[in-house]
Amino acid sequence: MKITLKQIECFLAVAEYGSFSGASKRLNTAQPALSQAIKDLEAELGVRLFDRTTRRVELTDAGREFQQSAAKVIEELEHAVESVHELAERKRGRLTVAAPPLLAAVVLPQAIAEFRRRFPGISVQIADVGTEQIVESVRNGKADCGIGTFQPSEEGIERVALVRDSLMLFCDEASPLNGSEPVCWSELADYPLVTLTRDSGIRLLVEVGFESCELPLKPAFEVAQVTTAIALVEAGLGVAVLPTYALAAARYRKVNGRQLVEPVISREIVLIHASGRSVSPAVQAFSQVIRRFAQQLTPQEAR
Amino acid sequence: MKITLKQIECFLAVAEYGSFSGASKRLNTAQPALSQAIKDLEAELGVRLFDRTTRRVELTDAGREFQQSAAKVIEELEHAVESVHELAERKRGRLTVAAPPLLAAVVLPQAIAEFRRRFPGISVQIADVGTEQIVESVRNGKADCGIGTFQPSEEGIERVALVRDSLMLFCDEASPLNGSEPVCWSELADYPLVTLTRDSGIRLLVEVGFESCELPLKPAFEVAQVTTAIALVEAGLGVAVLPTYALAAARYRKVNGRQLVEPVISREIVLIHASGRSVSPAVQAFSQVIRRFAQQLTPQEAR
DNA sequence: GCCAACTTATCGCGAAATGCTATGAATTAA
DNA sequence: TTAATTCATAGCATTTCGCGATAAGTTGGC
Repeated sequence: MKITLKQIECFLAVAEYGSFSGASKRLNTAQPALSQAIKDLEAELGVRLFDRTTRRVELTDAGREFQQSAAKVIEELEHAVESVHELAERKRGRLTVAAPPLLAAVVLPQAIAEFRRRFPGISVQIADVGTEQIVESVRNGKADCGIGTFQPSEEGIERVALVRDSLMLFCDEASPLNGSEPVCWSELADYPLVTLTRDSGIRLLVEVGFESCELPLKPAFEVAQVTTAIALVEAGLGVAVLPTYALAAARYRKVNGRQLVEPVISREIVLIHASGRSVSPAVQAFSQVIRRFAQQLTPQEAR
Repeated sequence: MKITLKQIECFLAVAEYGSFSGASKRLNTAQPALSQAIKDLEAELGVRLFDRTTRRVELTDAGREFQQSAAKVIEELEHAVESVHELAERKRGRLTVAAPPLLAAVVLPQAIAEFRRRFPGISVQIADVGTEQIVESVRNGKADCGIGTFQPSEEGIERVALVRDSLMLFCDEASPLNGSEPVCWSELADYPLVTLTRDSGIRLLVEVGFESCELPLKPAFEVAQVTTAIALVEAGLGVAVLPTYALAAARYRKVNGRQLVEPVISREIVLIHASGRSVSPAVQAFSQVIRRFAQQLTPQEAR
């Protein structure tokens, strides 16, 4: 036989109450069950825990000692359960979000702020890494989830659509392209182009756009960071095709965004998480918050 | 439903082993039982503890956290059980023995020494108090047991006979009573008598002895402590009637003990413990040791 | 790309335990 | 002495538990 928690709880109740029948009422159980439980527990421990006549019940020395330890054990167990419950109820937790630098800079901060308002106990960490590393981080568990644009074919990765984002033209205020009308891809032929380096997903889409107009893509500048590209555009060194949400990074800078059509090229920004792993309560909550937030953020510019 | 220790043990085994089927072998249980236990535990906690495919089992964040606490809880419980086992096996414990000063001085030290040799883990405390307080101490639990001579009629007190002890005459070496033959009570008439005060049980027996010879009891000195009485005898101020075991206190002093007959007055030295209370393992052990020790100590002089 | 092997989940059944009611035994208080 | 209270025991119905069999799903090899 083996000790059970129920036995220990019965023991503590009897010890505290000083009576079997009294404790049985409190435990909502019949008194014989208590007698049995204590008997079994004593047999297991090899010591008598109570001195009991039909009239008085009091702890033996061994019982007193066991009461101390048992109470501590029960309390700790309850604390452990409570802790896990807190995780489940999102009162507490940890969340690591992997995102490319631009998203990490212009979308995440506000989304996280909203998230922390709703779940103050969950601490959020950002891993601002390259797109390739995002998938890898999520796969190996370094990040709980990631946002960005990814191939749909990734293995072991679950996708949750957040928002569609169209490519947009960014030009300086003095540029002839700056106006109120949408710009066509074909109009870009005569302007020096600032692009991202070839490992960027955006670069690929830009290439698609140029191909659709049968224009050759001859970048004047190739940079890794979107913010760098915007700075170059601001300096009048060229125009850039960037995601709509780069607008947020261009705010307060002398750069304007123009709709870019024929074709409209859009890509889906998704939240990813490992499909094998269970979706932690924190990730579930974050997924909802960022989806609502992303849709509020960009609908008028993105569509 | 409620969490059980079995569930926790199953959880820890699976967590450590990283596999249900592997853990099931180690726990000597079938794999479906494990699946069920973990499922129930997860339902109770409201969180998934493992990410499991049919091929891999690994802890979730919540699972990792719960593993920490659960392991600590189990370890502490096992420690508590172990502690109580030690009490039961007399590897550890506490024992308070109440005894009148003389017994505490001349019998207990050696008995306790022997006891501690056999049960090194049990700490022994002596409460050297008056005879009246001994019964009271045992009754209210301040002492686990007591030794001495007590009325058989004491309520709520269990008696275990240790040894019979006869009254003995103590005289200085120059006394005419000093010789090799037993002394009769009637011979005491002509000598100044050192007695204990009236609250002593020995004093009562001395009175009985004098009455049996129809001699008047006219103490020359009345003292509370046996050792004081022996000192007075040694100084040649009188003779004293004391228990045989007072011989041990008279060793190395110029006082001799003589058998005292017509009548031989003996009294039973008993060990007492509270009858309501359970006899703790330590008291059981001590009872045996002191009984054997007492019988070895005094048979030739006492009988 | 399909098959074989391995692992976990589910199902059904039999055995064990659990807990309750009724009853007994013992002690206290009136 | 009796009545009342309290813990222990017995018998019984119910629930739970754990096992075997089987299903479902994933991985790795061919």
